[in-house]
Amino acid sequence: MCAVKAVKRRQTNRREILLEAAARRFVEDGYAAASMRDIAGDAGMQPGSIYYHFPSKEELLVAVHEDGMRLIAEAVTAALARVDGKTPWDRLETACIAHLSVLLTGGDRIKAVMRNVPLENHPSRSNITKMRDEYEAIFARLLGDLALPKGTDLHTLRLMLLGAMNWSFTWYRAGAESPERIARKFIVMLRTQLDTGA
Amino acid sequence: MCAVKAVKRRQTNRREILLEAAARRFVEDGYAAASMRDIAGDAGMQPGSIYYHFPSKEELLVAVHEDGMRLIAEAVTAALARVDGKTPWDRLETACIAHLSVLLTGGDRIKAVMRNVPLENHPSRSNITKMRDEYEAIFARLLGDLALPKGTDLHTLRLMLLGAMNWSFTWYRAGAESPERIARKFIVMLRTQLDTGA
DNA sequence: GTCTATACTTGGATAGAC
DNA sequence: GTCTATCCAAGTATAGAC
Repeated sequence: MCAVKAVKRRQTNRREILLEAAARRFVEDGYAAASMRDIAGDAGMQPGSIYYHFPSKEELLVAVHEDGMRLIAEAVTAALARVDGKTPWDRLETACIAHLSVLLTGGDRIKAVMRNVPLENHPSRSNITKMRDEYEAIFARLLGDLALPKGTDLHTLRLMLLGAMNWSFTWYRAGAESPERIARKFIVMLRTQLDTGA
Repeated sequence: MCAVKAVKRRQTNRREILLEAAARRFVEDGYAAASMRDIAGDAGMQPGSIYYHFPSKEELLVAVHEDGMRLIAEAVTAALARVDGKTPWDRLETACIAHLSVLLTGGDRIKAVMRNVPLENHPSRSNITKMRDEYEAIFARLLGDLALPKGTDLHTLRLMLLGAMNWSFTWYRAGAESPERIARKFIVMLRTQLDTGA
């Protein structure tokens, strides 16, 4: 039993090291320019050895993507677990702060998610779609808990808020406004009535 | 002089055909999987011939990206030219409808813009940044014309609105809600006060 | 000036040894 | 589970035709 666990851990470690190395290369060089040889070198193994863990470069990308999505979901879930008593708007704000913070200041395993999206048609894509749907359901629930004006389109609201946040990786620069402040401003913008009727 | 024009047109056409073929392959297969040989074949030439027009695959991507951005900017500018007399909110709505419509229902030369973004570090990236800044200035101006509540953060509002719209290519499906309706809903969401104080 | 033919080089992938 | 050797597809360079 101990042996089994040891072997399992060993496997996992090597796989994790590969995921980390791949994510780094994908983020730095882009998926197309990142070579399996470079990734293998960073992970301390020979190019051919990668194929014991992943059947192809594309599958490696999918694994990196899933890994990053899982980390994001865990970060947001953990943050929400800490604010259970507050108001619905507070809970939404907490989730948005966690989402933006992990997205913008997380490591390469997180950054790789937004910068390298596997193709729509790829066979292994179904699991990614499932993960994304589950993740977005968290926000759907948070929005559903708000006391919104009658007739508010929750579906559109969710797509708008998540879209605004997810796109931020294209313009965010470290040192400028913090992810937390950005998230708070997005929420304020939604809560406020911008149309003054003037 | 006629000869010069003929040669010029010939150049342009071949280049255009290449851009079209490349955009199509980039969208269909993704940048990494699209081969120069396939692109050349679609454009009716030999693989090596591409290199007379573009020095590398990456530069071809940059050219496709710039081409698409230009088409988007032209579409929005043209739409705005047609509604000069209306209210600031109407003008903003017009721009958003045009932006989303061309983005979501435009051809491959448009789709390629969102789906294949050249790397940040790439040398030829400066022109893309310049084009994007100029394009976003259009929206900055439209937002500046609105009579917004005092203290509204125009910068955040622009990033939020454009982010929500740009991200839509990840979830939009033809046949579902039209780009025009989506754009209108986004605007309504911003104009409305979502916080009922309840 | 534009394209073809062809060769060079890198890189994804596989087979079999250890 | 990893390495070595190898294959072949694909990016790229270039010489020369027209």
